[in-house]
Amino acid sequence: MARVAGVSTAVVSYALNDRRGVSVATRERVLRVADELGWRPNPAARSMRAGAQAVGLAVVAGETLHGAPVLDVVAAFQRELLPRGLGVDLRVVADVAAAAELYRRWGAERRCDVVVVPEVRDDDVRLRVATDAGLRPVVVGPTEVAPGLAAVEVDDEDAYARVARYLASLGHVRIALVADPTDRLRTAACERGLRAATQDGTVALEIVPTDGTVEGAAGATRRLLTQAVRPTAVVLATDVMALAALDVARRTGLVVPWDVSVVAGADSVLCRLATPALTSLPSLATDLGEALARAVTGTLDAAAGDPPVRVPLAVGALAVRGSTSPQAH
Amino acid sequence: MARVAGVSTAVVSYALNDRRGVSVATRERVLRVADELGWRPNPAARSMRAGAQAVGLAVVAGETLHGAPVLDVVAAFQRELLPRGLGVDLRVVADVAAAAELYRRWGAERRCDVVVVPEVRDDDVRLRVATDAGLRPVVVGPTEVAPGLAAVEVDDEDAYARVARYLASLGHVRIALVADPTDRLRTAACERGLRAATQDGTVALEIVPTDGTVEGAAGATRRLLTQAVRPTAVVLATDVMALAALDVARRTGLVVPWDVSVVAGADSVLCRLATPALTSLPSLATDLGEALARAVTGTLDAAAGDPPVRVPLAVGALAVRGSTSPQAH
DNA sequence: ATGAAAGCGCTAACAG
DNA sequence: CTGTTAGCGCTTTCAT
Repeated sequence: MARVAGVSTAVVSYALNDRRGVSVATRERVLRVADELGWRPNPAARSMRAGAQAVGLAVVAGETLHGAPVLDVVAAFQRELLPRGLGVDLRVVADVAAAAELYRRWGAERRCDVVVVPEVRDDDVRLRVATDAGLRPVVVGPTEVAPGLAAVEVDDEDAYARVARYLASLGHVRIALVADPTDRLRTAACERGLRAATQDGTVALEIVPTDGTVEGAAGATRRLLTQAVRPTAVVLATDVMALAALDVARRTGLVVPWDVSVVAGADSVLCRLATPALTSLPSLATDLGEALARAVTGTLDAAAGDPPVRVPLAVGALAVRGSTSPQAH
Repeated sequence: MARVAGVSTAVVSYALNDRRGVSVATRERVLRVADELGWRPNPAARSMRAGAQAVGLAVVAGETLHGAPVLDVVAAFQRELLPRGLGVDLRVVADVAAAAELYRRWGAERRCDVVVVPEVRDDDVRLRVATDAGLRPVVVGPTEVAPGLAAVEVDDEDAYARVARYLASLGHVRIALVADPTDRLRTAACERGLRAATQDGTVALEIVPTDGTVEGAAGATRRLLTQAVRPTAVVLATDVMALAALDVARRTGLVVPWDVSVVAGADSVLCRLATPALTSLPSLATDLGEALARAVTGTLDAAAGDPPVRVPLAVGALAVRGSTSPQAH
C-alpha cells in the first residue's frame, strides 16, 4: 500500500487517521490510492496498538430496553458510534450472571474498554464485575442510578407520574400496574412515579409484579380483571404486554375502554394497529440508542478524574388513543 | 504469563489452543495459572495471525429472518458458534445496498471470512459483492438458492403447500397470501408452495405483495376483506402481520374464524395469546440459528475445492388453533 | 516436549 | 513534512 502510493507506511497511517504532519496533497493521494486498491486498515492490527475499538453490550434474552426492542436501540447506537470508528459487540445471554461472566472475560481479553449495563438490578453483580475487570460501565437506569458511574438516566418516574395524572384526570379511581420483575430498578422508578401522582388518596394503586414475559403479564391481567373489585385502568410495561391485556379483557367479556382502560408503557406499530388503538408512552428506541452513544463517547473522552458522564433522557408525551376513556365512578 | 508459569510463550499458546506437543501436566499447569491470573489471550492479537474469528451478519432494519425475530436467531447462532471461538458481528443496516457496502468493507478489513446473507433477493447484489471482497457468503433462502454457494435451504415451499392443503381440506375455496416484498426469493417459494397445492383448480389463490411492514400487511388485508368476493382464508408471513389481520377483520365486522380464517407464517407467544389464538407455522428462530452455525462451521472447515455446504432446514408442522375453521361454500 | 525468534499489520516516537 | 524503526500480543516454524 505504502509502496504503491510512493510514501512510507507512517504517512499512510497519518493520512488515514487525519493526523497533522502530512501535506494536503499527500493525504489526498494516499486516500485516493487506498480507495482504488480497496485497501482498508485491519481493525485487529489497529486495536492492538490503539486499544479496543468496540463497546460491549450483553442483553438478557427476552428483555427489552425500557420497553423498546433491543435491535432498534442497537441500530441507533451503532449509527451514532460509527463516525467514531466504534463498533458494538452485542451478545445475547441467559441471565445477569452470564452477562457478568462475559464482562469479566471481555475485560481480561481487553476486547473493549466500555460496556453497557442495561436494565440494572438492585445491587447488580454486573457493576462490580465490570469495574473489577477494568472496564468502565455505562449504566442504563432510572435517575440517580449507580452514582459515581457513567449512566443514561431515563426518567420513567416522571413519565409514569404523568400517566397516573392523566388517568386520574379521566376519573379513574383504581389503577393497576402490571410491572416488570421487582429486582429491576426501573420497575421501582415506575412504581414511584405512579405513587407520587396518586398520593392524595383519591386513587387506589395496585402493583402486580410479573416475570417480564408476555404470558406473565397476561396472567396478571387476568387475575386483576376477574377480581371482585377490579381496576378501572391497567398500565403495562411494554407494547406486547398491553396487547396481551387487550386480549385478556376481550376474553373476560370486558370492553376496552368502557369497562377498563389500558395504557402501554412503550409505543410500537402494534399499539397503533390494535383495536382499540393503545394509549402509549413513546418508544425510546432511537433516543436511548443516541443517549447511550453520547454516554459512551463522553466516557471515552473523559480524562481520569473527570466526573462520570450522566446523560438524562426524558420520556416524551403520552399518545392518547382509543384504549383509554373517562371513567364514571 | 509465560514467566509465571515457568514456561515459554509458545507452550502457553499450545496449551491454550489444545495443540499437541505439550505434556498433560504442563498443559494443566498453564491452564491453572492462566485461570488464577485471570489471563485471557487478546482476540485482536490472535486474529492478527490466526485470521478473523468472527462471522459477519448485516440485517436490514425491520426485517425478520423467515418470520423469526432476528435477535432470537442470533442468540442460537452465537450459542452454537461459541465453542468454536467464533463471534457474530451483527450490524443493522438500512437496505441491501448498505449491507453490500458493509460486506465490501469487512472483506477489505479482513474482519471476517464468512458472512451470512439473509433474505436473499432476486439477483442479490450482496452475493457478488461479498464474493468479490474475498468473503465466503452463507446464504439463507429457499431450496436451491444460489447454487454453488454455501447455504441454509429453508423449505418454506413445502410448509406453505401444507398450509394450503390444510385449508383446502377444511373446505376453503378462496385463499389469499399477504406476502413479503416480491423481490425476496423466499416470497416466490411461499407462492410456489401455495400454488402447487392448489393446482387442481378447486381453490382460487390470490397473492398480495406488501412492503413487509405491519402497516402494509394491515392495508392489504383490509383491501382483501372488503372486496365484493373476499377470501375465506388469509395467510400472512409473520406473527405480527397476522395479529394486524386479526384486528382488521374485527374492525371490518368479520368474525375469525367463522367469516374468515387466518394463518400466521411464523409462531410466537403473540400468536398463542391472541383471540382467537392463531393457527401458525412454527417459529424457526432456534433451528435457523443452529442451521446457520452448521453452515458456517462447515464452510470454514471445507478444503478448497470441496462442494459448498448446503444445510437443509424443514419447517415443522402447523400448530392448529382457533383462527382457522371449516368453511362451507 | 520445550525454547528462541520471526513475523501478522498497524501506530507512534524519533530522526532526517 | 517524510522515512526508519520499534513494538502491540499472539501464533508458529525451526532448533534443541
